Amino acid sequence: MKKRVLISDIAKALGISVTTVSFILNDKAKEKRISEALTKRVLDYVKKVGYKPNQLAKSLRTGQTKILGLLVEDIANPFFSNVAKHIERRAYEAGYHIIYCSMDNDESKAKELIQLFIDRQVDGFIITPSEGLEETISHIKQSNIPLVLFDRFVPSVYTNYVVSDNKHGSYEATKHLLEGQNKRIGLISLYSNQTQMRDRLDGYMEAMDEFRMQSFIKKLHMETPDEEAKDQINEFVVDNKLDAVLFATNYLAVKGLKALKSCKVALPKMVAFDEHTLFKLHDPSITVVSQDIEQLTRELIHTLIAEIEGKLKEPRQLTIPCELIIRESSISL
Amino acid sequence: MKKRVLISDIAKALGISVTTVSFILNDKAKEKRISEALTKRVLDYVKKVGYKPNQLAKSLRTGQTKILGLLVEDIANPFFSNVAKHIERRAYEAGYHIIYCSMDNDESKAKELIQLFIDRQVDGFIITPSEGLEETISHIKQSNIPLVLFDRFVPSVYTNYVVSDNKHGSYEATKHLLEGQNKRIGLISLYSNQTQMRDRLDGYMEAMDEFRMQSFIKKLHMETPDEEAKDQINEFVVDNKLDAVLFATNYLAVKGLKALKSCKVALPKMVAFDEHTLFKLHDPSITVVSQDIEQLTRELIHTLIAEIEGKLKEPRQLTIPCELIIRESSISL
DNA sequence: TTGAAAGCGCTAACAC
DNA sequence: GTGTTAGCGCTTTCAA
Repeated sequence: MKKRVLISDIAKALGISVTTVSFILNDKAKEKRISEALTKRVLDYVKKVGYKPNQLAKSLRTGQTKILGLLVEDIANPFFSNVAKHIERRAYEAGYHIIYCSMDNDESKAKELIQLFIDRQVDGFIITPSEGLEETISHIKQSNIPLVLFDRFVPSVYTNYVVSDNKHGSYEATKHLLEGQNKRIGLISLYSNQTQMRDRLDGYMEAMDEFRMQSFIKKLHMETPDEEAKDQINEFVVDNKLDAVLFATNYLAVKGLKALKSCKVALPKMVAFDEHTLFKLHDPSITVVSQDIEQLTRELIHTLIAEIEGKLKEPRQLTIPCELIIRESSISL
Repeated sequence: MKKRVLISDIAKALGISVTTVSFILNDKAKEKRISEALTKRVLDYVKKVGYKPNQLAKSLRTGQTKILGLLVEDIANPFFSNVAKHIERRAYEAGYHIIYCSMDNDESKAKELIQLFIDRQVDGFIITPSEGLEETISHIKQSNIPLVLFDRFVPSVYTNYVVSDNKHGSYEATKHLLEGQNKRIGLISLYSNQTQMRDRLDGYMEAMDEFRMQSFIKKLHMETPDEEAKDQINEFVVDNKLDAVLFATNYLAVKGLKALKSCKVALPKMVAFDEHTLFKLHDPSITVVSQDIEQLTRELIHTLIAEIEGKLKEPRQLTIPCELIIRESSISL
């Protein structure tokens, strides 16, 4: 294991001072009017010996870690793991690294994790705020740590966020079902005050009201065991004689499919929120309201980096359109 | 934003030296025979003011970052995102954080990433080595950076790894198909020298040989566009009049399903490697060789931390059994 | 038992 | 243009 070469080794070898080397390495050569020749000599030597600055020392000195903290609800959910993948790539392109974790809807774990990330001096946070995190988010905001909320936001905290236009997506999906001559359309959602859930409910309601149809809403608890959720879903669909169902999340739709298959009724028409590998392949393939992950993550990273670089005067609050992807599950054959 | 309190602030406030505070904070109180009373006084004060040591300074001094680098093939693959979730939780429990990225089968990206992580002084690596990474892995090993390979290993480098018993899993799956009276059983795999792929091939062969059956093997390129892969799979299955197919990965099976559905032949019997949300729900549900993610990740983190703490004399090379989960796709109705 | 002080490797204010 | 040097906040050796 060869010894790490230090900036002082370079200075010594080239008979110049560390400052000069440091300036050159940090692209301050012309600003400090260091000669082209010397600059080149240093750069060449650096490349030759393969010098890499010690990031820790650099961070300690500058206060910048070039690390971003990503906290998602559940990294194993295909929506979030896809998002994570895009975020990681974009962050990497901008010279940042991602340290992540799943909060698993555990409020105290989430708080602890955020504190841990603050202690690690991440340069910024990307968070899908789960219930009960208002204060913590507010605390980050007050600490002036750059922050972008994602997928949902916290109305009480005026900060950056990038979310999908859930309400309109939900409205379109519901309208699509209504226009397919379905009368009895149910919504299966969660007991949750999160903005994305509320917006999806609003969109559904708006469409139902517009068509003067009675709404049927079933909410489940996040923690409901699968078996029980199954029974509740079946009961909801069968007892209300629903023609169609809108699922507020991809995993609710997955649960719904499992449930409805187990009882031998005909599958109602259905639409799910968020893509899932399953949906394209399922028979019938499942119509979805798809979030634009490319655009969401692009704006997300862009906003966060702008904030880190102090280029943001005001919080940036973006709402990205969703796309309704019509497949077999929502149309009459 | 209140100013961070430093260790020196504590020392000053309590009228003692930084050394003493540091010793107490690092659980060296009794070792250094510091009085209980003082210890308590310091700890209480620390809690009161909410002091958190600066991890950067600590890391710079000790050389330990408490950060682990996780490099997986593709974080968006449900197998890997599941693994990532478990790893993150276990690392967190052991006081470590995870910095991750997807290598996306891009050799140069992978190399760069590994170098970047080394520069960041991660305490250890967890890597699913993709093709062409032998030297880089060997370089990590030679640099004495703790390392555990995962999912597959690099035969030329004698280092820790935790993998599934792919060969036996594949053997069992094939045998299961053979015992179901299928004669013409094909394997769909990848052009790849990775150990897990080789082992899956070996297991298939062994079973086929044992039953004196002719083997049918189709390999695809990772980069083959979906449309083309589809055609190739259909052709392979139809032309060879296969009764059954073993897919060497979950995403190959997903491609296979898409392909076979598009042409109107009856679905052959099938088994896939690795779980996928899709498989349980698909009609027919898909039989899989499932890797034991709980155990794999437990051993993984355990091994890595043992190595970091210098408790490992010899590389630990573990092979964890797979489980064949029989569903509808492989049995006659 | 406790304290003083040397550094970990780097940046940048200040001096020349 | 380039060099000297004081820290960033912490751990740990050595001395008392």
